[in-house]
Amino acid sequence: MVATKSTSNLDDHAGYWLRYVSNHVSHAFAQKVEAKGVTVAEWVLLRQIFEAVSANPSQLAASIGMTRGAISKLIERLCRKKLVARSHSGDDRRFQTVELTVAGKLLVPVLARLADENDHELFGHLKADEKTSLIDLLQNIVRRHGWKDLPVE
Amino acid sequence: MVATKSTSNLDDHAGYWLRYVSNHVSHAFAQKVEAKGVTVAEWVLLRQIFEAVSANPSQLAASIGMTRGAISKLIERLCRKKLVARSHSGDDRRFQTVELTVAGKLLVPVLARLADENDHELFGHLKADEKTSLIDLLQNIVRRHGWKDLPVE
DNA sequence: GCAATACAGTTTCCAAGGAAACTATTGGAG
DNA sequence: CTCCAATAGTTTCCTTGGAAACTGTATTGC
Repeated sequence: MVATKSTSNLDDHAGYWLRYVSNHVSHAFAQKVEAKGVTVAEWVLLRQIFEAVSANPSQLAASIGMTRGAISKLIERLCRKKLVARSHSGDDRRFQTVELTVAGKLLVPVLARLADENDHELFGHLKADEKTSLIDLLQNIVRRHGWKDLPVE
Repeated sequence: MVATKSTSNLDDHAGYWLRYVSNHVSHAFAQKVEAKGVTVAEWVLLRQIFEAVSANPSQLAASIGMTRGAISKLIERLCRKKLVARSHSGDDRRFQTVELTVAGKLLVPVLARLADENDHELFGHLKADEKTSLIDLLQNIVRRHGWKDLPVE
C-alpha cells in the first residue's frame, strides 16, 4: 500500500513548465521588440492585421483573444505611433476598418525577423524532429480543446 | 535559388504555440482557483512558501521571478486573507519571515488538487511518454538557458 | 413609422505588476 | 565613533488589460 502524497509535486505539471518557458520566451522577445518601440501585444496585433490585410476591431479581438475594449486601446496606441490607420469604409457606419500604414507595413518584416531570431535563440538547439513534434503536440492540444482564439495575455 | 519569404509564418514559431497553450492553461486554472478566493500568482507564492516552510520576501521574489515590490504587495494581500503571516524572527531587523497560517496550510492541498485536475483536463489525453518527453524537453530548455527563477507573469 | 433590440466601438473603473525612489537597519572603512 | 555603502522591505507612479457601462448605428417586430 502506497501512501498518497497530500500535495503533489509542482514539477509534475506540464502546465507549470509550459508557463515557465513561455514566460521566458515572451520576456526575451519583449526586450527585442522594445528597441523598435513596440510591445509584444502590439506586435501580435500588427501581425494579425498584416495577415488579414484589413480587418475590423471586433474580428481582431476575436482572433487575438482579447476583449474589444483592450483592442480599442491597442489600436489607439498603434494609431498614435502611425503604424495603423482606422477608417469608416463600409456603408454600415458601426464598422471600422483597420489597416497598416506604410510605416506599419515596413515594420512588420523587421519585427518578424526579431521573432525568428528569438525563436532560434531559444529553440534553435532542438533537433528538427524535436521541434516539429513539440509544435505538433501543442497544436494537438489546441485542436483537442477547440480553442479558436489566439490569446495574448 | 529559392526566394526567402519576407515575413515568415507565425505558426512556425514554437514560442507562439507555447504561449498560446500556456495562456489557456493558466486561464483555465485561474478560473478554478478563483472559486477559492485566490489568484494564480497567490497560489504560486503559497506553494513556494509551503515548500520552503518559511522564507523572507526577497528569497521568494528571487525564486518566483517577481520584483520585491510585487511580492511585497502579494504578501500583503495574503496576510489580509489570513493565509500567511509575517514576523521579525531573526536578530537582523531588516529581515522578515513569512509563514503559512493554519488556514494557509489547509488551503495548499486543496489548491494543489485543483492544479492536478487542471493538468489532467488539459494534458490527460497525452500518452505517458508524450507527457514526460514534453516536460523533459521544456526542462532541457530551462537548463540550457540557465534560468533559475520561476517567472509568474 | 417607431419602439425595442442587437451590435461595433469606446470609456470608465479597477486590479496587478514593474521601475525606481524611499525608509530602516546593518556592516565596514577610516 | 562616524559616515557611507549595502541590503530588506515598502511605496509611488505608471502601464496594461478585463468587466461592464455607455454611445452611436442598424435591424426587427409591431
